[in-house]
Amino acid sequence: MDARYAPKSIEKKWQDLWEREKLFEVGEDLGREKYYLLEMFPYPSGRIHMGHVRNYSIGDVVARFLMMRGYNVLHPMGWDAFGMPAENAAIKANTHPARWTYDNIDYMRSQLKKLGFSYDWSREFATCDVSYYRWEQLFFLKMYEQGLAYRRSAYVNWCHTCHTVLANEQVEGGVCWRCDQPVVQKEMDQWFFKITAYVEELLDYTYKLPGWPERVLTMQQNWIGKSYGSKILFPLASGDGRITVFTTRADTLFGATFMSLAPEHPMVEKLCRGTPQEEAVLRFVEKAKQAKRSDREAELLEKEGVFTGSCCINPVTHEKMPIYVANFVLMAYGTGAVMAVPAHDQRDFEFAVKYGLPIKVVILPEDNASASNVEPLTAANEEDGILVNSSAFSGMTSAQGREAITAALAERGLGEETIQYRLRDWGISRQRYWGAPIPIIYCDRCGVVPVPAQDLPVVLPTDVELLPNGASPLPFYEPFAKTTCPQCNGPARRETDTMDTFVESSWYFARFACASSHEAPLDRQKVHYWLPVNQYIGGIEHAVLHLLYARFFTKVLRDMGYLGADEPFLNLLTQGMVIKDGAKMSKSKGNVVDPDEMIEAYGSDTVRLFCLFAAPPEKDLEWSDQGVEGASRFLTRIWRLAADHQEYLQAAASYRDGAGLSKPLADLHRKTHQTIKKVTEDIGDRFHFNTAIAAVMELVNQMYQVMELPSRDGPFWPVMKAAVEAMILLVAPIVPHIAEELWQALGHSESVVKAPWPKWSEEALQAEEVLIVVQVNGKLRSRIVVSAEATREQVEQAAIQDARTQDFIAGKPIKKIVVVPDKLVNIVV
RNA sequence: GCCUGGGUGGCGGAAUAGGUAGACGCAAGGGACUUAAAAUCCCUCGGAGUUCAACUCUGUACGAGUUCGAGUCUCGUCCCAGGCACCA
Repeated sequence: MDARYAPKSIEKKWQDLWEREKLFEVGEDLGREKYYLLEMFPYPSGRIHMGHVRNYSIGDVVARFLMMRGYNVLHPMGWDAFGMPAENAAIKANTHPARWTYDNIDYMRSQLKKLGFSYDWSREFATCDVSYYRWEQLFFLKMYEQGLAYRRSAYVNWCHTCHTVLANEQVEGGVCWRCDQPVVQKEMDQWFFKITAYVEELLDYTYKLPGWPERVLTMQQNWIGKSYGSKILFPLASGDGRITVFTTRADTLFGATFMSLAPEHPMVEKLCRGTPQEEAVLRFVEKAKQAKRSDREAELLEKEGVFTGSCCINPVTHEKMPIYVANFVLMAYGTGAVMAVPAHDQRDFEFAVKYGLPIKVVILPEDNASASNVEPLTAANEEDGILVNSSAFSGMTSAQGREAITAALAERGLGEETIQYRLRDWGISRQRYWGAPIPIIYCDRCGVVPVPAQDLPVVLPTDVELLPNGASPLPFYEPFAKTTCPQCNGPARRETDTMDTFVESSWYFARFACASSHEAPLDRQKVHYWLPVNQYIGGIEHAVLHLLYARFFTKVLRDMGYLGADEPFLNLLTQGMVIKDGAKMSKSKGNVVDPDEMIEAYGSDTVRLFCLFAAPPEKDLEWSDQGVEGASRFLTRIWRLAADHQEYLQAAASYRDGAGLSKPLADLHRKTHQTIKKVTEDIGDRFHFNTAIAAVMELVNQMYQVMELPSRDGPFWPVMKAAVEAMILLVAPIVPHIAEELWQALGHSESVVKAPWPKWSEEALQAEEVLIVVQVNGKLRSRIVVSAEATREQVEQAAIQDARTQDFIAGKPIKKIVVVPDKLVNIVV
């Protein structure tokens, strides 16, 4: 064994051995408890970055720890390989997205292997593999059959100059990323997944996922945005028709003095037609559509509107309410129409003041409900209170009023209680090339025709040429777009949109359980064995979209009979970012630390160790070159402990029993067992790898102390060997390469991966004497050492009689003594 | 505005069920070894006072409270980060 720690050679050696022996390839084993550990798979952008290294290092510790504890651990890895960066890069580098993607995958796979992660590489796949997305197309067809996939028109970002649709990421500050020209909203037919069909279950389970961080669940709850309210119908003042609104404040209905519609509201055109307002309204609507394109600025926009020329009737006051089009009303929420109650809604208030509309107070604060306040209002009162000016409902509380008014409307067929969600259906159409084709055919005679399942897959053609403006070449590529109708055999065209890449990441975890299944998307038995994922680890940035879509897909696949789990991920760990100099690493800031360079300089074990030691996983990790030096130093210390004394350690038998040791050796023996307990609990129960590492550092420091003893006779080497072995096993999940090498150096022939996790003995934890802290009136005054067997009375007496304690209690009557066993005595005088 | 987190030395962080605040590491200072350097090892390291030392006071954003005892629990205030946000 080399006297010096040389990571480069040993890391390669063990990585090769793990691969050769297939140590991490697993199958279903009913005799052992399964554990499915998953880290969010990467987008193959070109190179692994430090965020990946941290994410996967955390996962690897957990995986290896559980393997040593005897679990059957599934720990797979793959590639989230469709997506726009491939198209952009391909245009720039004059290559093909497929080429670019698969080249990146090859390089990044080699990087992951160099880091020594314990993946079952036999299950690897990329989502751009036909053998993966073909099944996704099958899911789409089944969802289409069940009405869970449907088509409707929706707005997309459109660049007139480039004549193409733009993704949100391609719109920067309202202009096109290529030509800097303004982007407009254009209505196009799009495919949607009906996630709203599962909204209640998705919401319910956010209260039944104890293994998820509270804040992620809260974010999902906010995103779903359930609110209770009423649907109220307002008949038009002239002619037939009515306007439906959603409101949470039916109690303020008597104060509704006008109506606001979203510019896109379908009734706008009809309401203004033939009125003197027509031209003004159409101009306003056009302007609002333009303004919509940069959502950010919409917030700063002043509230504006225009009278449509028509009125509706307040169903309780029977007064006329002018109908306005207003720029702040969203078509996407509720019904796109809002009953305006200026006295009790700040936005309506501002609007009413601006356009001189009546403001009618119908709610008074509960504490001075009698004082009929007639001073002019300066702002809306949005609080609940007591109803006034509301005929029979006056005097009710807001809560009573909401219920009573809605009930009264319901009797007349003009209202009902209802629930509104913020969550909308998931638009999955992407007018992009590098994605999974949507398996639909459009026939002039038969209309929308799904591709028959036996005709799948619809293969994304790879012999296309990309267009310089970034638009998808598929609509222009006749061999793909031109086809025949499966129903009438007449000429037809394929859907040329592809699916959102979030679709691929919504079910990849299930495919990992049976990656080699070629007959069906999912092998029921295998999926049943492995799912749900026991522990999922990834960045907080996916708190809502990816995790919500994956939850939705799991429920859909469950209802189709493909899997049995209600939820995909039992436990979720969201790790923090890796930052440098206080900012997220980025090329533009020039603070990027390249994993390759770090591995080259220090070895993978050091990089892994630093990532785990510098911060607990959920916090941001500040990169520190000096910290990396420190991690490297610690590994050198570990190495020397074994290398400098290899012969003696090999020859010795590990110390097991507990008696007859000198104090320093007894202390080391106890420390060894304390460390085993601490590390086991820190890794297994808490994922606090930083404190686990700190505990091993303490053990190592103490071993160095013991090495200084004048005599190494008797049980010295056995006790030392037990400590060294424990040390190696405890760090094995964290720094596996050095652990393997040292384990072998001590004479073990099998991989440390197969060594059982060390156990501590309760007996060995017991000290003969314990240190007790003595407080007087809650202040620390002294420390005493007592026998571990001392009774409560003996400890109290020892504390009272202690000379330093006496300085503080002498001559004063003792009122009370609090004793915390093995820890502390507090004397109250 | 609403909803989450969070505020502890020069820095990263520890204190798991209310019981010694600052484990472990980094940086810094001092020393040993060396012809010298690197590496390694040892010592000091929240602040103030006093001092040969021992010791005392003080200290976990701020202010109250509960308790024998509060970084930890309660209430209020301030600040920071993240999410949502014209959501009717």
